[in-house]
This record gives sequence, C-alpha cells and structure tokens, in this order.
Amino acid sequence: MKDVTEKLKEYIRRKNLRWTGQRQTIVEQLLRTRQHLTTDELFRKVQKQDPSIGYATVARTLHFLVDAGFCDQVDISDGSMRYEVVWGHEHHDHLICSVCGKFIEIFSPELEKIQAKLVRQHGFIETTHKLQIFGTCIDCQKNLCRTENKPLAK
Amino acid sequence: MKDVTEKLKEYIRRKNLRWTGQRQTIVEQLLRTRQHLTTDELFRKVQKQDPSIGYATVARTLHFLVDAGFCDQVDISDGSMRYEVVWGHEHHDHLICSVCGKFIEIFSPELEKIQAKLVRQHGFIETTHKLQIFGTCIDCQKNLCRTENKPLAK
DNA sequence: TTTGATAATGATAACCGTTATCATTATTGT
DNA sequence: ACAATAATGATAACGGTTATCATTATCAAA
Ligand SMILES: [Mn+2]
Ligand SMILES: [Mn+2]
Ligand SMILES: [Zn+2]
Ligand SMILES: [Zn+2]
Repeated sequence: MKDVTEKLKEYIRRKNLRWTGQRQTIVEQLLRTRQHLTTDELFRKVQKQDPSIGYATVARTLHFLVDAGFCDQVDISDGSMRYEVVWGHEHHDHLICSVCGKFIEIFSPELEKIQAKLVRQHGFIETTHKLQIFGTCIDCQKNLCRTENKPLAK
Repeated sequence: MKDVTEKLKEYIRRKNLRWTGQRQTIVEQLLRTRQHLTTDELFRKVQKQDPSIGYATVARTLHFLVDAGFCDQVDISDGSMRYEVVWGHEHHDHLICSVCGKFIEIFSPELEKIQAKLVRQHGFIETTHKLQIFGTCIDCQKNLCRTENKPLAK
C-alpha cells in the first residue's frame, strides 16, 4: 500500500504530473474494495470517504491509473467499463457469473501457451488478449451465493 | 441463401412474427458483405439497396437476427457493437488487428478443451465465452495490408 | 379476396455512460 | 512566496443505442 503510493508518485514525477489528495483517496478505495468496479460504483465509495470529490475526478483518475499500468479496464459488455487493480497480480482471465456478477479469476499456462502458438501460426504480433467465460457460478447453482454484487444487467 | 431465408421464415412463423421486405434486404446485405459490421456500417449498405429503410429498422432487425441465432453480437470495445453471421459457421474466436481492423477467425479444439477443463474445475456452468487477441496482422507488419476496413477507433 | 388483429416501420426524441469544457484551486520546482 | 501549470468540480456535450408513437404492412382467418 505504502509501496503502491510510492510507485505512483514516481510515475507522476516522471510524467510531470501531480499527486493530489483526491488521487490518494481514490487509490485507497480501489485497494480497499473488491475489484472490477464501474466508475460509478467506485465514485459512490469514494464519496463516502470524501463527499467533495466529483465524478469527473474519479473517471479521470481511473484513466490515469490505466495509463500508469496500475489498473486494467475490463469490458464485459454490460453497459459500462469496469476497472481492476493489476499491480501485484498475475495476468489472468475471467469466469463471469451471469446470475450474481461474480468474477472468478483464472490463469492457465497451458492455455496461454496454445494461444501463443495460434498467434505465431498466423504471423500475428499480439499486444493483449482477453478471455471471458460467461455462465453460472457454483454458488449460484446451489442458491448459496453470498455475493453482494448486483447481478449484471442484460 | 434461399435456405437461410426459409429457416428465418420458419422461425418467424413459430414466434408469430412477420417477414418483411426490409428484413429481406438487410439479410441480403449481411450475407453479401464482410462480417463484423457495426449497425451504422450495415445501415449504409442497406440504404444503397433501398434508401427508404430507416436506421431503427436495421438496429431492430439485428436484434431480431441475434435472437433468431442467425447473428452474433461482437464487442471489441471500440465504441460500437458489431454483428456477424453465424449460421453455417463453426464457433470461432478472433485475432483483431489494431492497425487495419481486420478480423482473423481462429478455432482450436485444443484450446477449447483446456477452457472446458478450467470451467469444470471451478464447478462453473458455461453458457458462452469469447477470446479476443489484439495486435498487428502479418500484412500490416509488412505494410502490405490491402484491407479497406477502417482502423479501429481507440 | 377482403378483413381484422397486430407486428413492423421510419422519424425522432430520450437515454445513459463517457468525455470535453472552463473557470477556479492546488501542487510543485524554484 | 511565486509562477507555471496540472488537477478539480460542475455541468454541458457527445455518440451509440433504445424507446416512443403515429402510420403502414403482414398474414391467418373468414
Ligand atoms: Mn480480474
Ligand atoms: Mn467472426
Ligand atoms: Zn454467481
Ligand atoms: Zn492489419
């Protein structure tokens, strides 16, 4: 946490930007909360800590954090972009429960290897990829889901 | 083509819907043209064949065709949804060139098998998945790209 | 073939997440 | 403390999609 702030401050110095209390608050909330938040979800959490912070600042800070490499933008086609912290996390893909909205993070070196092979076979140069698998999570199948996430729209 | 129309008419009868000249025209254009079109791109093509057809009809017809299983909606996070014909095509995923906007369709039973294994391991029940790999296609690497597709916005 | 119930259409307004604008405030190197 | 300028907050604008509604077209039944 302290470490994260320092890394961000380094990035800010490099880019001639400025560290602000708003950015501090927003990063704190991002780290404190479950990932894959929409701008609006994060905005509500930020407002509880500091009601003076505006929506635009949250939106702009999320762009800033994506540029800095601290966050990734995740688009699951449910109407708005989501953001997750990636510093300190391995690359991963997602199982997404259509009932409770839960994200299950998956990583398989085996899978990545085959993807890389396919890319190579087409002479393609990959920059990024995303794999999203939609369905029903094990908890929702048993009606035992305790997730407080709102179900995904659609 | 004649076959496709018949299958759609069957679906329409089952659902108590109606076959119209507009739907005929729109389906013709979808089959005649490259896939992964936005609503607006399809609208422009449709208008050349019949300028009296409105944008809303194209948009609504695309939804209808998705419901019917004739089209899939493809979201590559470039600002608008795209649609592709899937009847008569195997399931596939996409390599997407960020330079020229080209879609390269890939299918690997090996890959699908590993995905299925991961899903099983989490007790997840899959309904759909999508894998999108972004980068630069082989033609664009050599500046030989002949694709008339507009580069993807970003 | 006419008819009646109602699905579909076209024009356009509304919607909604995101981005741009702009006057004001805050940060940072000097 | 100061000057340069990045960041902020309120809100308008933007753009793709969807809703509205009066009118027209479809199609099964008579
Ligand atoms: Mn994740
Ligand atoms: Mn395709
Ligand atoms: Zn669930
Ligand atoms: Zn290309």
